[in-house]
Amino acid sequence: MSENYEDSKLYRLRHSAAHVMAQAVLEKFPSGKVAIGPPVDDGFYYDFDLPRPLTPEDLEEIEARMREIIKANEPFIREEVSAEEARQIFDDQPYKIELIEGLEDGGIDEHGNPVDEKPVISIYKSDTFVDLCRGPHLERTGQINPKAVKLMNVAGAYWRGDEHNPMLQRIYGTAWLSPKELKQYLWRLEEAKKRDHRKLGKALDLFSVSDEVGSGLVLWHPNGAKVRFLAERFWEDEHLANGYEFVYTPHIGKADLWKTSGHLDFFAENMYAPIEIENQQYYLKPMNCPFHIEIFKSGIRSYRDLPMRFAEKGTVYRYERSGVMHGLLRVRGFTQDDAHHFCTPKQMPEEIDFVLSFSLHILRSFGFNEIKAYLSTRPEKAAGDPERWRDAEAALEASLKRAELPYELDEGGGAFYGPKIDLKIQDALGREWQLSTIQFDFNLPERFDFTYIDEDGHAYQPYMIHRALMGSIERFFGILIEHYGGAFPVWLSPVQAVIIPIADRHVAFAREVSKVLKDAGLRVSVDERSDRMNAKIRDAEQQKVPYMLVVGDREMENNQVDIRRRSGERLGAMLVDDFKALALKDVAEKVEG
RNA sequence: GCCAAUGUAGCUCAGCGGUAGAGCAGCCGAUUCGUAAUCGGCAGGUCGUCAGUUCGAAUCUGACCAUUGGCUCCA
Repeated sequence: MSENYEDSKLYRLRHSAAHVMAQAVLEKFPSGKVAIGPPVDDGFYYDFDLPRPLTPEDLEEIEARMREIIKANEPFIREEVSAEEARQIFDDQPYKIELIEGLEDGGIDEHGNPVDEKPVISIYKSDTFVDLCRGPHLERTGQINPKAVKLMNVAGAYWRGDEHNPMLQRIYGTAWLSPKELKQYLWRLEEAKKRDHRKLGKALDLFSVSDEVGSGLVLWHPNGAKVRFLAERFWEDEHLANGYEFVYTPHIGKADLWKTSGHLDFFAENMYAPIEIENQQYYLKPMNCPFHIEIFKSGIRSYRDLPMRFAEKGTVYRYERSGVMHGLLRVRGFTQDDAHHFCTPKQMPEEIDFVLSFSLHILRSFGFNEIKAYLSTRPEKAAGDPERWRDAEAALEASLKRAELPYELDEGGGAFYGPKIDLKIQDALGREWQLSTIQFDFNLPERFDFTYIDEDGHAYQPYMIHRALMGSIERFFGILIEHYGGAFPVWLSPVQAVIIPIADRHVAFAREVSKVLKDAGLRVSVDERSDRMNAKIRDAEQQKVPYMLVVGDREMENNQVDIRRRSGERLGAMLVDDFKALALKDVAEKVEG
């Protein structure tokens, strides 16, 4: 998204297309009420309150009518009106009246947020449609290319985005300068579907979610579990090499624990109902922090012990509303690669530096190089002393600067217990996903009242940092699948090479090759089926196996394998030992492709 | 949770009032082949679940469950 999207012709075009659509809808439903209809990233939408639900056939009709309106080449005419005049123009449009009142009351925009400048009320007329609108628009409907507009789908949307308000029908459309760009956009959507982790999860037999088990509860199949195992092993090695200590904690804890932590006050609606036994209530854990704190509290801690870094791949359960689950990216049971750092105030800047650069190192190791950072600061309602907030925010910001990481400020976007840095990554199609989070916590040290003994012999409260790098391993895996389109780098591939004997007489040799490679620690299999070589290649390609090793008479004679990459590239015949060296190098260097 | 759509064999889908079909995958057999699908045969389904309407329901109705696209929420 370019920064001046709002000044672009594309923006005006989409905004204008939204008006044309609204006109077509109102012609079809004269009693319909209109809400708002702005341009969005790849198109536009308009929200309506209509007498009945829209059908796909309605959309076709509306789209056809839009083309007629475009061909009529009606001008868009802007007028400025007083609030009183506006009220008269829109007297049968309650949502517009509400908007007018917002403008009149000293500036509230269409989303209900206050705006600074004194608003001018403007309307735009085009043909039979009049809309309360700040613009801007094209000069005429004819400037929209009728072949570059398409209505995409209908969705429910609450008026002003508030679930207490009535639900409207939102029609999403897309519009481009040329039919070619529309075609490209639709092609991009098709490509995105091919990379969808849910589709690839099935095709590559990576994971599933079973109705019998429950919604949002992931089953990792052998192939997916292999990738996870390899990712976790790397994660473990890196943590051990970087001053972390591993801990393990249970899945449930007593109600009092969650009362102390504040979860029952602030997080209860995301928690599963308690399990009662021997008159005690136990809750399934939605987070790991209280357990790690109890470990910290289990002994007297000296400043000499700090910083302490407790890490755990902790499986947590959170109740998510039924409509929000999404493949691996939003689930009810997931494993966080969690850690809690305890340090002195003096150590804090260095600790932040460390955890930020460690996060980046981990993400980059998985091929994520386009990383976007967000710094979220103190919200209105916040626990802890404002001075400590300022320190912590400054430390986070300084760290981002030292890491030379571009970041955006999310003013007031911190958690109630502390400011944070979130790292988001883009997949190949430009969608942004949050993985890592580095959060300060001023709340739990107070609530659990834990301390360390400083040089002067007195007890002080340590600073506490929560962090998750992959975030949730489920989500991380989902994004990893989409990032690579299922073609994992060699070091992560469940099967790294398939050996393809051309005829049965080559099977024995194929097995020998397999043994040599397996002994070297490579994951290989032999396709011994009596199918033709071409069929075996096709299957291996579809399973996105990095290397296909064809063995026939020639190879058998020379102790070679003929190598084909999943990209289709042919490397030709190579000694078995040379291939072994090549593959091991790929693994060691985490080569992609 | 809300709005809408969808749910038929392992997968992708057709059938839409007269008791279930294809391709791929699977199994069996034949084939032994040089860089993206060899041929033939066999087997496979309480048509999401539970009610209801009907002489008769995969097909119509309702409730529930799940999925998809949004909204809200979360991060």
